Amino acid sequence: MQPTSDATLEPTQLFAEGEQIAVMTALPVKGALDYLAPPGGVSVGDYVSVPLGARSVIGVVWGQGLNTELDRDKLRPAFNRIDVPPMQDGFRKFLERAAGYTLTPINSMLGVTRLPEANESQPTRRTLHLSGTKPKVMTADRARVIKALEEADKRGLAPKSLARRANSSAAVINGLLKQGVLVAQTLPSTYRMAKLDTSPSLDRLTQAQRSVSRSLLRRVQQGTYRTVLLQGVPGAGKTEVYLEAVAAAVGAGRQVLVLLPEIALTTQFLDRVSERFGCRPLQWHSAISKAQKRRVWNLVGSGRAEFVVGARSALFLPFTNLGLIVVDEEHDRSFKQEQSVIYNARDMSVLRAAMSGSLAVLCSATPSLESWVNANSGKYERLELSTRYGSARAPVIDTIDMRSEKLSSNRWISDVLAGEIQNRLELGQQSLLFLNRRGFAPLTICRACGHQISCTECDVTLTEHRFRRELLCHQCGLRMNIPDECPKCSESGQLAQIGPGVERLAEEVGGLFPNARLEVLSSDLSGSSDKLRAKIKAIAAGQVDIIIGTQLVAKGHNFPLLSLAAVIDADMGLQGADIRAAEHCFQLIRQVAGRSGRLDIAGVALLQTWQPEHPVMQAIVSGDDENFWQTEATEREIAGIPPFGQYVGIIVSGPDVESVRDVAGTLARTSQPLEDIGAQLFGPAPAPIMRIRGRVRYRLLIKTERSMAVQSAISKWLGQHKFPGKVKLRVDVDPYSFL
DNA sequence: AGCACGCCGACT
DNA sequence: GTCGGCGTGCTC
Repeated sequence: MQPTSDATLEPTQLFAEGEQIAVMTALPVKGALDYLAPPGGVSVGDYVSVPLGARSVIGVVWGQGLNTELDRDKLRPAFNRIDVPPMQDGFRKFLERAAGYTLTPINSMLGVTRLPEANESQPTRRTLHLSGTKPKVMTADRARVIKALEEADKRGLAPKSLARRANSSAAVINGLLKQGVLVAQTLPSTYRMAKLDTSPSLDRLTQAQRSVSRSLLRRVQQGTYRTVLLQGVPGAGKTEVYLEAVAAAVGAGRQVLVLLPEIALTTQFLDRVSERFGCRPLQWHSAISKAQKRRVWNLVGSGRAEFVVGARSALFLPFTNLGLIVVDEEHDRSFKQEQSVIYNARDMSVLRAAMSGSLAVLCSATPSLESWVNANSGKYERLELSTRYGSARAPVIDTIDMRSEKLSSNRWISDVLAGEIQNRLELGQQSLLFLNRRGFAPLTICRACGHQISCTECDVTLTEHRFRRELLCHQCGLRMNIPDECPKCSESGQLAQIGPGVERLAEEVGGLFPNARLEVLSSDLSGSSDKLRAKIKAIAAGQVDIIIGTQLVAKGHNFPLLSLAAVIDADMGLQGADIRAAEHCFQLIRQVAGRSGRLDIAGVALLQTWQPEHPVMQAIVSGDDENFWQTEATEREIAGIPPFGQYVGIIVSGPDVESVRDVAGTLARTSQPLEDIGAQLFGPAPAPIMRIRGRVRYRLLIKTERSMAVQSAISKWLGQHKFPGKVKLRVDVDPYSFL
């Protein structure tokens, strides 16, 4: 394999003490600030601590200091270099490209990478050794400590493990240290990384898996950039296939990153990795500790980490020799970061792979239309895995026409579905009911005055969460106790809950099947991820009969006893102005349906719908997925919308309508730079949810052809104005949410 | 982001 | 007459 890597061949630029350097910080200060190189000198990419006003902040040496307008005597010297692996050239360029594409200031982009702490240095480990001198007074405790050290090898023992082995205490050990019987040694800690077993194990795979795996291995061995769409029906064993590619890349000395939606980072997945490699990979996600983060970051940056599994932010780890990036469940919308810095981890993975000469593998049973189109046009290579694993068969998918079910109000489970659940109960099999709505009821209304209980900070109604005994705002998290009387007209006993959530569904199921064992899986009530993992484990072990869940259950958990997957409100995703509504609905339902029938049990998926003739429902039932994507692609192409055209959303927000409308209006009136590149500007219009967290929002939408000219035109456009500080502007390149 | 500077209301 | 509200601006 060619040693193509992020490391560049150009010599690293070294700056001697006192030379002018540009330092990039993660502060919202425009661009880099100039400093004088600290004692000892620094190189481009070094992390440094620098003075800023009265504070000290961390930054990265970005290059030579070029600011000539500044008086040289105003330059302050950087404090010191931080003893961590420096940022590689290729990584710095990737951040710049990512910032350029997403129209994010480079400072904010740098903030997405984890910056080291000011006092950070290579982690050390303190060990205790025998000095040879004997204690003045020998006690039983002291003898045990000495004996334990004599039995230990010459690397000594950490104070804690010495105390444990000698069945003694820190007091005894400290006493011996003070007397000079023991001596302490501090060395850089050597983290013993578990050795991955990367020997090929294609014989564990089925015929179909093996053939796809071989194609993937060839791509890995080429060691150059390429993007592959690995598409396969649910249950076809995509994971096993790409894990072989992981083994090959690691075996060839390259680093590997597997990105998963946060919620899919379960024990189940990690166990599968351990099973293949003999040990767990390094992990990176929001829940790991600060110490773990520091360790993983250092291992990645020093090139020692071979295989990292992480959520989307792992893409911004400082890999030095990346060879393979896998984006599993690539269609998953959680790869699109919407808070603070807006980026799509799937797209940025492809960019990073391209810039580091890596293979990018996008995996899904239901790819995003973007990836499907790219695979069709030949921009990506498509590898298909169409056979289900072992004896598993594809589920039979059917609709239940709710128009003929004539359900009484406050009932959501049709008789047909109830009958199917009953059958499963008798057979000792599991049923899954999917409803993409958290809580008990999304709306509480007063029957006396018609008042709808809404959030005070957002333009949405509050959702009742009965388990938690409160009303919750799903936009801002505002909570209030469930009132007895109407907050407006004070009439009591007149508040009615409208519409179902998973909790309400659980209530109905409990009434229908009082002896069944129920479990509700929902991101909010599961609370801690440990609790969620335990629940998933219990389900997999067959300790649950009926599973009721939100989106969370659509993710690739393996429930061997599950033979019925039902979508309670299949039409729910279809309304709304979202251009991806049909695609999203299709993916979600297809994923849910794929949960059922994994082992020898034939799976059934039922969709409760009010419009069984809808093309999306028809496509899902027919099983002709290609036809669905083709139709959807054609429609989008005709409309000139993504992925054929490009959208950029502009969200103007502020505390009052006047200033927001004013700014939005000014922008619309000065759109010449956009017209110059033939882009269309729509709006401004109040956002569908006009107020969130007390801020009024207006939206503008740019529609254009795909080209890099868009970004520079937008910069030019927005750069024309200086807006009042209280009004904020967010630019969302390739938006997914239009709320 | 912090922190200082700076210009208009309710208090010792 | 001051203390302090947070709007605006700067940090190499």
